[in-house]
Amino acid sequence: MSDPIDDLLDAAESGKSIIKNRNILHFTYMPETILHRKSEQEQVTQSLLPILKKSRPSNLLVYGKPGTGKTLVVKKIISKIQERVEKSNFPIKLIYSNSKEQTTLYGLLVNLGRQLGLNEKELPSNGLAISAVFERLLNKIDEGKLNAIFVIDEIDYLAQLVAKTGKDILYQLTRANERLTQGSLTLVGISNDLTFKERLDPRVISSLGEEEVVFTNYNVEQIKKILEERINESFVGDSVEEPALNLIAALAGGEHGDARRAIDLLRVAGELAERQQLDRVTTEQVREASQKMEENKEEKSLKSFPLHEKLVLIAIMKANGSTTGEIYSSYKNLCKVVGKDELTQRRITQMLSEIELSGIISGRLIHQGIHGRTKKYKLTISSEMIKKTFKDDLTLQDIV
DNA sequence: CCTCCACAGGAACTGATGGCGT
DNA sequence: ACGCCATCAGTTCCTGTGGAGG
Repeated sequence: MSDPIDDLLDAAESGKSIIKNRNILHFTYMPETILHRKSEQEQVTQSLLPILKKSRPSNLLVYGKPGTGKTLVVKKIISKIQERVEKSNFPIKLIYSNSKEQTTLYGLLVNLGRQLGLNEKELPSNGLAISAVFERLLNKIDEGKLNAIFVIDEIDYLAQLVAKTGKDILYQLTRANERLTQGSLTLVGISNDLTFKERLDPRVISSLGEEEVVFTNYNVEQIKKILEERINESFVGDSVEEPALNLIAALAGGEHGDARRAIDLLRVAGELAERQQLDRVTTEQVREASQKMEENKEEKSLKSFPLHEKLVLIAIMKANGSTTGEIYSSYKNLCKVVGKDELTQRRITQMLSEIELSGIISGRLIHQGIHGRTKKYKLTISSEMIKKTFKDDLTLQDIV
């Protein structure tokens, strides 16, 4: 009797492969020839040029929609410059952080600090005052005579956090050099939102926006070109059909030219074709890939919800297209069944808006005259998906 | 034309957690 | 030991509102 796992492994090993080089099918892989960002690259390089002359460059702001390669270009150029100045006495340190991945201002600062080489002991991950954390960062830079370049991705999120807490960390970051005697700090902000600058403190704008580079969107033609180059490099000749290529470009490039999504789609479609032992990728696999990626995303976010949000989701599922009030009483019942204390309606309204943000449900405000104002929610995913995902959750399996 | 429903959603607060400086 | 700062999940209290039905 053969082991099914072994069978799979055998098949994968002996089966024909239409993908030559998988690395090229990742967005993060950007070979010289494949990058279509000549003028943007030049602009970024020029802004950072002073480093080669051992002086601090101006702060830089980079704009562009998702999947335009902003982050990649910035990182690539900085590390190139880093190589050049390695041996000189002006070593630079690249610090990258994505504000979106950090929920709090504190978290972001700690993240930056960790990359500067501050350990848990020198910089605990909670308990400190913001100003104390900031102080430690600057000290580290000064003591180490570091020339740090902070690359802050999705800096609009940081701006939001700053606005919420009333701290002017952005201002302090842009002016940090006035407090540094031996090191220096350069700020490179990356933002998806071209209008975000208008919401900033004018003092921050003047120092942060010293230089600006805008990454334009890719159009469908350019996306196709990028895909073609990747296909040439990574697939066995002629294994992606023309219509399939067009479909990928249309699916991913349609709205605002997201090259990342296009390349992901190409990779997943290629892998699917290979798994099905096909020698060509057709539109069929592209559609499948697109659907699979969608489902993966849904399942992942469903699993990551805390218990009460899951209960709320089940409540919505039980009565699809219902008002907040109905959802709430349905939720209260579920709480009784699983033996958990119920939360207030206010909290549930808030959860509903949070879930709505994640795209799992959609809500519509309706006014029913004398019957008041409410919001009707419905699932944007299939209820099977929810049942499937929650089935292995011990507390929930009885009620789904 | 006014009333009044059934919530939306803002603001301020609480209590727990964890670590600082004094 | 004690007050202070930041964060998180949740609560309390609140003001606001489009339009059916009188």
